[in-house]
Amino acid sequence: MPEKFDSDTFLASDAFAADLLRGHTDTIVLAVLSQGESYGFEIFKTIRDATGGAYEIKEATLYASYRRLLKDGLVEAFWGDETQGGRRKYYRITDAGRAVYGHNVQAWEITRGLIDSLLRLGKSDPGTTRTGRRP
Amino acid sequence: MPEKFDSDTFLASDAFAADLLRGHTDTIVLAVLSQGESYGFEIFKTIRDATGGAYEIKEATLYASYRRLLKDGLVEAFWGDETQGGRRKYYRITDAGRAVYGHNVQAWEITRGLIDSLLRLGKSDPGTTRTGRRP
DNA sequence: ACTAGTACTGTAACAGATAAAGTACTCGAC
DNA sequence: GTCGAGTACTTTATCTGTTACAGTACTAGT
Repeated sequence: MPEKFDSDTFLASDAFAADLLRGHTDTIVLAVLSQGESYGFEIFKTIRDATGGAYEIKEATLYASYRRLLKDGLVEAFWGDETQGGRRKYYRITDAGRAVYGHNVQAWEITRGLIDSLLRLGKSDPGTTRTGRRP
Repeated sequence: MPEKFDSDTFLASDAFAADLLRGHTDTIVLAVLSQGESYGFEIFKTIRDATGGAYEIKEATLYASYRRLLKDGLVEAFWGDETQGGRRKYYRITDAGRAVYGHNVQAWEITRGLIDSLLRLGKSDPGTTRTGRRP
């Protein structure tokens, strides 16, 4: 959420989703990797392109995510055999990773419904749902 | 996301949504207040009850949110005129608050679509979408 | 030579969530 | 009469994910 609200910048904004995706990064990476192995920068581009460029998860955020996923054993890493030029670090999802991915997708669906219903609180007719108005 | 994944605790878990709602707290509070004025603890109960008790935004989280909303002028506060017993601090949404609320609901809908499409990356047939598989 | 893109990584700082603790009043049960 | 549970508000310390920023190093096009 921006420091100062400015309605003009809303549709043009390319950073609106920043904090709202928080907590989903690891699951998004697992989603990409459940399609097949990939390397750091390619995952970055896959995510960027999947949203039509509308939203970029920052590189630093992703590399932090890779570190977490490795630590938790949800992915494994190995260096590509490129001898010349840019070395590439590949990631492969593990069985544990697939289990967590499935789990997190379910959690997301529940969360999505939760937020939907909570935000709908403000869209219903006032006066019908809540009790205990001011004395 | 739990430190160690344990599939047994998933459906029984009452804390799964914790970090996944991050960033939406202010908007949820604005949703409640756009229904009419309310006080701190009542907002807490409204949110808890709206999810059937499935998820509680913690009191400390909400009071932090009230402070932010006040600072940004999105709500205004006043003390109830209860002379005896528990004093109640009431909150009322401002015009700026309504504008931000509408804005944030739109942002949520975009974010929801974004996460849906990103998580769907892992649900499509492997081999069709991505290119650049390992050399 | 220079610019842009590819590719990986570390560090410092920020912000939101929350556990924990505290204050203070009310009401029903024992 | 006091004890626990519930109502009601608040602060402090800590944790975690995100990101700005900086740095290294190679390639390709102009």
